Amino acid sequence: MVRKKTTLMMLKESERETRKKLIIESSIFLFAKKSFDTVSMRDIAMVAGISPASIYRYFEDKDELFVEAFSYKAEEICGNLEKMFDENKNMTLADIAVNFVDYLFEHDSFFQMMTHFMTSGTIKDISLERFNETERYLLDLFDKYFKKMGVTQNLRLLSHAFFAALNGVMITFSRYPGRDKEEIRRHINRLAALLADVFSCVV
Amino acid sequence: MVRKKTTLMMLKESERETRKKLIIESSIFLFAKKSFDTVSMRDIAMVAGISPASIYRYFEDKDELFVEAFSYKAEEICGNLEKMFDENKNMTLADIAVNFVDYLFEHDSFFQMMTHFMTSGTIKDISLERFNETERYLLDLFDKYFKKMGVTQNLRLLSHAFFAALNGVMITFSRYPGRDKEEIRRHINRLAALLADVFSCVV
DNA sequence: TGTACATCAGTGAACGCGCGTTCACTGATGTAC
DNA sequence: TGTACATCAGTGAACGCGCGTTCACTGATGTAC
Repeated sequence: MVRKKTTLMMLKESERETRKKLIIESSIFLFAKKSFDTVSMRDIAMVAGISPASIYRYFEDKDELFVEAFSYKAEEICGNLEKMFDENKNMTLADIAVNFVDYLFEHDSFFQMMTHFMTSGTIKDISLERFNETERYLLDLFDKYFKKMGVTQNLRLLSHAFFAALNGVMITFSRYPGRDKEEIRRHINRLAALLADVFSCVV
Repeated sequence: MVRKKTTLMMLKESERETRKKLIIESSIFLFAKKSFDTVSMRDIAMVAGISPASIYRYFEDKDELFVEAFSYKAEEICGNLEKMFDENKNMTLADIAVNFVDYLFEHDSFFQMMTHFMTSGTIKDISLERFNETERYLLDLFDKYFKKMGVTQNLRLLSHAFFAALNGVMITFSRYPGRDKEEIRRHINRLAALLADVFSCVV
């Protein structure tokens, strides 16, 4: 009896999780193309195929949904990046850089959401803390690489600079008008490789 | 007679220009702190001390006002940067980098507006063209410097990378939470200097 | 097994608001004779 | 110089809309006896 009850409850719980994921994934789909302010709850509901009111059964408000969506995507992205870096033990810095920007370029929802955190100026401190966790995670990845290369001085500062530089390439050129996607990808990759070359001088 | 008429017309014209500047400067004041979507025409009117309807005597719509405001600020910023670079003939790359980010940091309306162009995704092509002009102008400044330093290969690519890297530093760290303005400035300057050091290797 | 009641996810419709923008008007200034 | 008319910058109030969010309800499912 108790067993059955638990099973049912677990079923319900997993159904609930599935619905929640559906909403999150719908919002990520939209946040990839448009900014936080230009994506509406009605848009998200429509993509998810539910009513706007339903979203509020799962999330407090739009802000919370955004943060949850970011965290969800961040976990996936960070995990994959770490795996990518770990699996190829003898990657050059250029490999790292190009893989990093290329992966972000391909999964542009994550990057778009990240820039919202960095530029909005109207985000609650608690949400920013969640974002910073992710940022620190990515910086740690770079730290790990530079350490392996024997860097001892200014390790974190170097990671900051490298991370920021790659971000800058993404932001400055990933929406360059009048070029098609493949041209942009090539340009971004070339710039990432160049940055890595330049950084290799001091490593 | 004709002379007097012309004078009066010129007076009127200059009054009109003054009002227009007032509106532009009010909008710049607001766009410095908040994003395009979160600044309203009523906000701008209030700062300018006029009625919202008046803005439409000077600008077609909010988009046009934004582009005009950006161009206005861009002219000032670019002019000053060029002068700064030209007046100090023997600046190191680190001087250039630090002055660049520090100046942008101090005039953050320009940078905030620039990132809107780079990240929004909902801007008309004609407006983007205006923005690109400014971007090219800044890239030309870096080109000039690298050329002077004897770079011949991949000149434009190097400028792209350097410009993007400095942008990245600004975007990634200029709104870092929990640090005061001076701490942020110091961090940004240090990163800019580090990037310059790194780039100096290949120059 | 059948019946009466409880729960709760889902939702259509509405609320209240602030937005970009327009309209119809005012009143100061300029022009003509 | 005085008067009648034209111009036009400026604006308060309104329009229509879409937003985030809430409410009151439905109807499917679970529970108790």
